[in-house]
Amino acid sequence: MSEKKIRVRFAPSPTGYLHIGGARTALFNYLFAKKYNGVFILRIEDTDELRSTKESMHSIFESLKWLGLSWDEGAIDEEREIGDFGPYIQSKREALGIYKKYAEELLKKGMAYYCYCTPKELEEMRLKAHLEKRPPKYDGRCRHLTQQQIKNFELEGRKPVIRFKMPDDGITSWNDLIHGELKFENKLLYDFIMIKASGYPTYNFACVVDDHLMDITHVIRGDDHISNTPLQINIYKAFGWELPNFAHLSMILGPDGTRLSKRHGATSISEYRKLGYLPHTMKNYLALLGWSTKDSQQIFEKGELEEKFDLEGCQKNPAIFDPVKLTWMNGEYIRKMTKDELYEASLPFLKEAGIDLSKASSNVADIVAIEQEKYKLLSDIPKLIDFFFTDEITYDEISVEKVLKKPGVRNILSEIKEVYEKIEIFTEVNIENATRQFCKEKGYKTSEVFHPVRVAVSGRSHGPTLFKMLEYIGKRRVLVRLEKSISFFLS
RNA sequence: GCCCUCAUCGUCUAGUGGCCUAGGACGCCGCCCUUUCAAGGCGGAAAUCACGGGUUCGAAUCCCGUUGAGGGCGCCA
Repeated sequence: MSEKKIRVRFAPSPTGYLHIGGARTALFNYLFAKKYNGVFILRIEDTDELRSTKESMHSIFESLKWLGLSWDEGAIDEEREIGDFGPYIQSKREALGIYKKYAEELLKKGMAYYCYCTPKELEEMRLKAHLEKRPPKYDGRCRHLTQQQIKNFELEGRKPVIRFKMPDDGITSWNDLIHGELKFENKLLYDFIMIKASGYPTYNFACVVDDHLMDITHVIRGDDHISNTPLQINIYKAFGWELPNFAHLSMILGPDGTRLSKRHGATSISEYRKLGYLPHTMKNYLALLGWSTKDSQQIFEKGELEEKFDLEGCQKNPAIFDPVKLTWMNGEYIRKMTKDELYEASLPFLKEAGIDLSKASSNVADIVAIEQEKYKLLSDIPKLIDFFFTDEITYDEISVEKVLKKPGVRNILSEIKEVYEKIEIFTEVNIENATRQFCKEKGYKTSEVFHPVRVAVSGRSHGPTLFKMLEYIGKRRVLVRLEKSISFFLS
């Protein structure tokens, strides 16, 4: 027997950048599609005429691409799309009259009606309900307007909205793939607006029409949509359409347990990119927010999430976003990179930091790789290797005080400088042999020599493995820096 | 206010009636390695399984209540 092809969608509204929460929703949809060989669709829900922007739409495309969440169907820019169920941008669908057509069908069936209430009236209604401690729901006063009343409203120039006639009793329930059986009493639901006065559809209506028309089999979204679901289900029922499966993902909260927002720091994917996180880190970390394998696996190789993801491993309770663990994970993935990958990834960050690569004392990829195990963020790279790219290094004051200004150091540096001058081929091995030989002959402890050399040559007391560092800095610069330390700090 | 959801170390989580004196990961602490800093290895502290009642020979696991947290109640999505 042929199983129905799984089709899922990520449906962001282009009113801002792609956020952590949105990216997580997109990721779970993507992984679910990959796991079951389904189709991942990107639909743009720009029915908010005031807040939707082209820029937001583009930044969402960009962030999704950066994360590697490629979609099989949907808009790829404002003009072009892929897939047979388009258009995939709701404003374009609206222009085609799709939503109006379906709204009219419900109107004809008597399951929807025109409402002439003004925003002011509605506000008063809510206020009154609040005072009387009732749920603030629309009272249905336009359900049974007479022809005369309608005529009068029209004469006044009022623009109507179309409301859905919600059943007054009964129960709406569904078997949520994450939460299990969920039910709502219909009498608590309300006659929500399907078509606004502007003619644009509202989210709850457009979403259902499109999910149906696009043959969506699984609606995977944040659990802030749980209370929208019974509203939407009643639309499906009114049309006699088959229900998709629903899966409501838990929310992601900030470190203080409240909804993730700007005050918690970076919230958009593009910011994390700029901070120096790897796309794979974001994928892996976000996957672990509300999902896990039976053995609580932490690190996933490329392609492994697509293989192991399952809705069954999804958590019902909200998860707190932990930047510390994210950063740890990024370090893990930076360490796994090949030298070439790391070099490629470092370029934009070196440029951003104003590093002049033409002044490199050795091969740039080698220099970048020398501190590979230390980077947690790509933006750490320039900070740790900048002294390979300049003739004028800056000296860390504390290191100068504690290491260089110790008695005897001047002598040691002068002597080691002579040793280094004599090394013909300035390589790690030769430098190390010569330095150790020197320590032995002069009776110095290795640390008495190694530390001052490090500070004299790099300007600080922490850094890469010493002899390789000297090789990469190069004989000329090493000698110059030793001389400078001797004459400047120790005179 | 009304409706809905959720509840295991500080955090992410494993756990679906006996294997739990509750496992893994981040973070934290200590030791080892070591020219520094990291990385790595080893070890440790850290959860009366929110609380209170049941059911059961037996409950983190099932039921009820309480509390707390989160979400929703827009001509926003």
